This record gives sequence, structure tokens and C-alpha cells, in this order.
Amino acid sequence: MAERISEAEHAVMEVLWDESPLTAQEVAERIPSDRDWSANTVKTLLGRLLAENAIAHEEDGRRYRYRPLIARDGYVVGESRRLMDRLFGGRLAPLVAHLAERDELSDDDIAEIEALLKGLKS
Amino acid sequence: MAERISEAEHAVMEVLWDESPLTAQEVAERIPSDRDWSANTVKTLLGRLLAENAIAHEEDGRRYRYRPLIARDGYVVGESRRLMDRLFGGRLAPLVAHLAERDELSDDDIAEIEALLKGLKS
DNA sequence: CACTATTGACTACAGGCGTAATCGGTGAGA
DNA sequence: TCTCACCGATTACGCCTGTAGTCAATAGTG
Repeated sequence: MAERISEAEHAVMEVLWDESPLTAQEVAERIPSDRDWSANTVKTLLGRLLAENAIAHEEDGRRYRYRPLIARDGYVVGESRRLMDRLFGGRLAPLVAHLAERDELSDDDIAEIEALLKGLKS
Repeated sequence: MAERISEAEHAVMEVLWDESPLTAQEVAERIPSDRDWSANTVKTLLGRLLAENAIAHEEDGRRYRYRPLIARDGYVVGESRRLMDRLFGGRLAPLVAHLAERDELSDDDIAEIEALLKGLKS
């Protein structure tokens, strides 16, 4: 379950996480327009995701409706961990530090994260 | 300058960021042993990084010594941003939230990040 | 001087990925 | 019934990537 999902495949998953089940055509319509894919491209990606068991399809007349099998949360945490492991020895603090140093964090962001952390302290 | 660096290339960069300049052989020796590459593989990657202008080489007798041209900091921040953009709408708070939810953050981590943020508030 | 070890350059090649055309089946309208 | 549009499946194909072998030059050794 859940082999590795590629970048293009991820775009498709994102659509299905947002709304499902959808037909291939509906997925295609919802793919952000900046990567302008042909409908065929979307179908190929759906096929690959099916093969990887990342999504499932149920018959609906002569078309299929696709739905995700893996949860966005798990994927997202996995990707985040991979990045942290690769670049920051698996630790989040240095990531925050780096982004902050580069002025990538607004005061609002800081406040939000602080609030979040406060709620977490055990 | 600084095209996109692949995973394997990144391992080489990591070595050079840690210490440079180094000969190809020295780089090979320092590559983490768990990806056991042949010396040739390392040379190929050095060649590709040269072509991408991610590193430079200076002659030293009949061998070269390689040094990074791009800074680790820039690379690391870039990759982090890319992840945040792709998965969290460009915002760090949700990243922290997700990892925390999954018990991926220790109390020490939390304290460290809090301290860091405190120092940043303007 | 002949031989070997080393080094960078070049070549190789399979698998993954992005992108898409084409094919074969079938239901809907003419 | 004939045709066409639409659907999923299959096939294509070039580029990138990981991994490495081979080649040509050269420097050191006996």
C-alpha cells in the first residue's frame, strides 16, 4: 500500500482529497489550470495511482468514479518527515530557524505557531 | 545557476558542504556507507553537478578538487519552501501542527522552537 | 623503458516520470 | 442500423536519474 507518489500524481491526489468520488473528467476539470494537461494525461495518472493502490474506483454506469485510498494527512506527514530527515537531521526546530532567518515568517505566523505549541505542552 | 539538484546529487553536495575542497576520491570516501556507490558513480555525479554549476573544480596536479558553488542554506530553504508551498499552502504553521499531532515533536522540541520564536518577535 | 594504478571523460542502460496519441468497446442520437 | 462521441486501456516516447563500465592520458615503479 502506498508506494511512492510522484509529483504529477500528487496533483491528482490533491483534487481527490478535496472532493471525491469524481469521474476522470471531473478530476481533469479540477486540475489547476497552470499545468495544462490533456484529459489523457489525467487518465494515465489515474491509472497509475490505481496500480499503486493509492486510489480506488467504483463503477458508475460506463464510467468510473475515483476516490482516494490513502489519507492526505499520512502523505503530508510522511513527506514532511522525509524533508526534515534529509535536511535537518530529522528535527523541526532547525527548519523553523532557517525559514525565520530568511524572513519567511510573519509575526502572525509566529503567533499562530506559538499558540499551537502552547496547546501541545503536556 | 543552480538548476534542480537530484537526490543522489544532494548526497554529494552534503559531503562538500561539510568539507571542501575535496578530490573525487575523498568525496567518495565520505559518502554515507549505506548507499554503497562505486567510485565511478560519485565521479558521474560530480560531473553532473559541475555541468549544473552547483560546484566548481580547481586543478591540483593531475586531479581536481571540488568545492560547492551554491550555499547549503539557500538550497535548504528553497527545498523547505517548496514543500510548504506544495502541501501547506506556503504556510509553516500547518506543518508544525501536523507533525505535532502525530507525536512527532518532543517536549524538548517544542521548548526549543518556542525559544526560537520568542527571539524573533519584533 | 614497459607496466600498472589512478584519474577524469565518455558511454551505457534500465527504470521512473511527464505527457500524450491511439485503440477497442459501447451507448446515444440520426 | 450506422455513426459518432466518449470512456478506459494500452502503447509511446523522450528526458531525468541512479548506477556503473570503459577509455584515454598520465604518473609512478621496477
